[in-house]
Amino acid sequence: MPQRARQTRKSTLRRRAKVLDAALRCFTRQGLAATTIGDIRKASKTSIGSIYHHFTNKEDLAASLYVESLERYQESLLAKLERTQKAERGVRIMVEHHLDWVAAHPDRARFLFTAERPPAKSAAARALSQLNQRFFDRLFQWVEAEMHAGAIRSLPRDLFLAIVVGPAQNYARVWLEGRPRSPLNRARRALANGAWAAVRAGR
Amino acid sequence: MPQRARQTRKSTLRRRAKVLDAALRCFTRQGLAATTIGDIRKASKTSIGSIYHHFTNKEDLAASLYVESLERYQESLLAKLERTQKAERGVRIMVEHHLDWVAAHPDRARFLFTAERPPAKSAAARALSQLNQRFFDRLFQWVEAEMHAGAIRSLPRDLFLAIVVGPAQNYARVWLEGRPRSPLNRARRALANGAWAAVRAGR
Amino acid sequence: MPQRARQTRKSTLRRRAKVLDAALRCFTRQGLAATTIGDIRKASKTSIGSIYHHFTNKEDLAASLYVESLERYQESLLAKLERTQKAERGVRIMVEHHLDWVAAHPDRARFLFTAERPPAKSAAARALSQLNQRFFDRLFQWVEAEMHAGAIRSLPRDLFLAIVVGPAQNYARVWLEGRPRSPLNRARRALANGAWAAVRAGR
Amino acid sequence: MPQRARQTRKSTLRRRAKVLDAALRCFTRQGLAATTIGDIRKASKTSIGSIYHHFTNKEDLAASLYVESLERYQESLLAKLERTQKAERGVRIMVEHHLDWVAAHPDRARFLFTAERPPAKSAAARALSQLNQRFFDRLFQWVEAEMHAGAIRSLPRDLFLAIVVGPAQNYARVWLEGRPRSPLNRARRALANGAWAAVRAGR
DNA sequence: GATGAATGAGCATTCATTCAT
DNA sequence: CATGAATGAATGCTCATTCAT
Repeated sequence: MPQRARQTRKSTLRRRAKVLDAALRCFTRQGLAATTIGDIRKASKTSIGSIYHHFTNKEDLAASLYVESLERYQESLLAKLERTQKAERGVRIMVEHHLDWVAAHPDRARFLFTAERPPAKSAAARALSQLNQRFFDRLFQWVEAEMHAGAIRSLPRDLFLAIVVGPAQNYARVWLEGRPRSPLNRARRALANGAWAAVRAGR
Repeated sequence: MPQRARQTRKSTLRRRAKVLDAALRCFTRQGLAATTIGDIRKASKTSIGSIYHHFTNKEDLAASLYVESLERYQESLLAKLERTQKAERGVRIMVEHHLDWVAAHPDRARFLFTAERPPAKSAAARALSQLNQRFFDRLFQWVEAEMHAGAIRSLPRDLFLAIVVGPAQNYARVWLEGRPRSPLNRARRALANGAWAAVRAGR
Repeated sequence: MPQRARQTRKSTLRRRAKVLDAALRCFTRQGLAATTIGDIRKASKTSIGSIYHHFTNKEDLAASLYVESLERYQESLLAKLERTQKAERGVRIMVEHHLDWVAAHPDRARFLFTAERPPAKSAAARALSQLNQRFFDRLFQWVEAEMHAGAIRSLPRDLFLAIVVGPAQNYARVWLEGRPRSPLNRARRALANGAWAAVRAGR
Repeated sequence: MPQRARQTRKSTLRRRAKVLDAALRCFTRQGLAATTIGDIRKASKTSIGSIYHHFTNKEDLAASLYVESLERYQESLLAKLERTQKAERGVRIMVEHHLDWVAAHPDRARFLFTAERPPAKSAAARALSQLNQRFFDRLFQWVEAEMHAGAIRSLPRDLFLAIVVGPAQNYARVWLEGRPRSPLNRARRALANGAWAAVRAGR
């Protein structure tokens, strides 16, 4: 019987994931607001009832997708970053990883860029806030160590992030819209150079 | 007769502008998708019919607001920029003007950041494309002159913009969402410094 | 001044006729219910205000067109019929004229076939009723003379009309819908033959 | 389980039929164009959503009613006709059945007479075309046998139908409009006589 | 857990009609 | 007489959500 329970749990997860995948595809094609539960039902080959069994409502579904996608981005960045000791390498990683991740997961990236943040005070907003909290803590543990060490210019957290990641975000957004862009490799180099020039300590 | 004609045109324009203003207020409060024509009617103190007399549909209304807002941003930047000869001053203007304009017109800025671009191939999309064309032409006439003069690092247009404006956009977006930020003056200085460090012709 | 008055009346009539013509074209293309005042405005190259100056409302416009068209049909039939003395010739004229008139004025015919009769008790309904009254009186003056003379089988008015004109109406309706039909000449002969066989007196 | 499935299907059909019945009542009272979905909802004691669950839109609903009604008329005629061997009896049946069916189902008849045919190329138009095809094939199998046997004058299909059914249609239309008519029995006799006189093989 | 019929509030949009100029 | 901006009631339809099976 545990056997059966495990199987059931597994298939439950599968169904849930199937719905989330289908939702992402729909959001990409038509936008969040324009996607109906009916669309997701078709795309996921499930039933309306089943979708509502796994998510309390459409908002919850979107929020789940948001949180899950953001988590994947954050985890993959931290994994790379925390393997590095050198300041310049770390800064470059932040830029390059942003571009690489967007290029590798354009749908998730578009969704993260586009989706309205879950409304304040919702359960999802709390989950999100907690997620971000942990992410920033770990990220700035690394960054601020380098600042203390004198390798990186001392800056408030928000300004540091704006300077390092802002350009990559700008590039990525436009790229996701399908407008013409410089090739990715050129961008990786130029934006990483810029970021490092902007935040490295000293004259 | 010309008197009358002028008055009529004028009041027509007034009505149109009244609707656009009301729409912006609604979009700010509730978001584009959540704003109904009924909301705009109430806020503009007109009638449904009158709104549809001036705009073919909700999408057209939103697109008009988008194009008009973008134009204001672009014009105000170019006006400042083209008054400057010095490379560093110009780059700093791009950053600072972004922050200042967003701070001065938070509703329009939020709308520009949030609204989905008008769907490709719509009349609005064409107007938009033309607008951007002219803007970039004028902007890069200034920028590329400085690049040729050896004051600014030679970079493709999109990467230059990403590096200079990306950080300000990142800061502004978060600020508009109401999340805590470093004070504006601190940001103006730090982001302008960063931009200049990143694009000035290297030693 | 009479000169001017006459001219004014004339141009008034022209405008009125222009609107009626445009309306007929619209009704043909899109059907009565689907035609809007705006459509008629475009097609007639006038203004909404002008249309409402000449007709009290949409219903009045349609009713005017109905009455006017019906009158043309009736007059043209009576003109031919009253020139004839012979029973068989007259019956054949009723059939043939129906087919010929529909073929010559397909739009008006379609409109007469399709339009809902003006609602009972409206002014238009009274005008219509009077028109029909006169038409039937004149028509059956001729018909009943032949019945009394023993050339045509004695029948109630409605049944006589049904027998003589019903087949032509059936043919015409289908023809107007664009469905395939026997050629007009074949139909003229066959339906006139049938009508005469059906109503001529005696075995 | 089959039990349950059958019940569900059954109640689904019931709901569908309930809506169609209510629609017919509304169309009779107010006309197709003037009937709103809200009217049908009230008359059928269902919900808007349920109506749209069973029919894609108002047009589809009307088309379904049209096709179903036409089918009933056609089936009932063929059932009577194919039981007969004699030419005259068959022709009289066509006339009399038309009058009887209209008298027995005035609402359906009015709807069939009044409704615009489903727009060409719609799914409904195809269903309709197929229905008519089968009907005419069976009908003229009977008719043309009599023509070959020399009992009925040889005529193209459309003209034969116009001659036989046209008068009954004319009578029925006027009767349905509520205008004064000769009594039904008188009409049955007279129109059947006329039809037979018009199509029986000549002396 | 899965299914899909049922619900009805809510919305964009249309359109006849009015009326000031 | 002509014009077209303004009005707002009315309507078809969508869609998230519920719930019986």
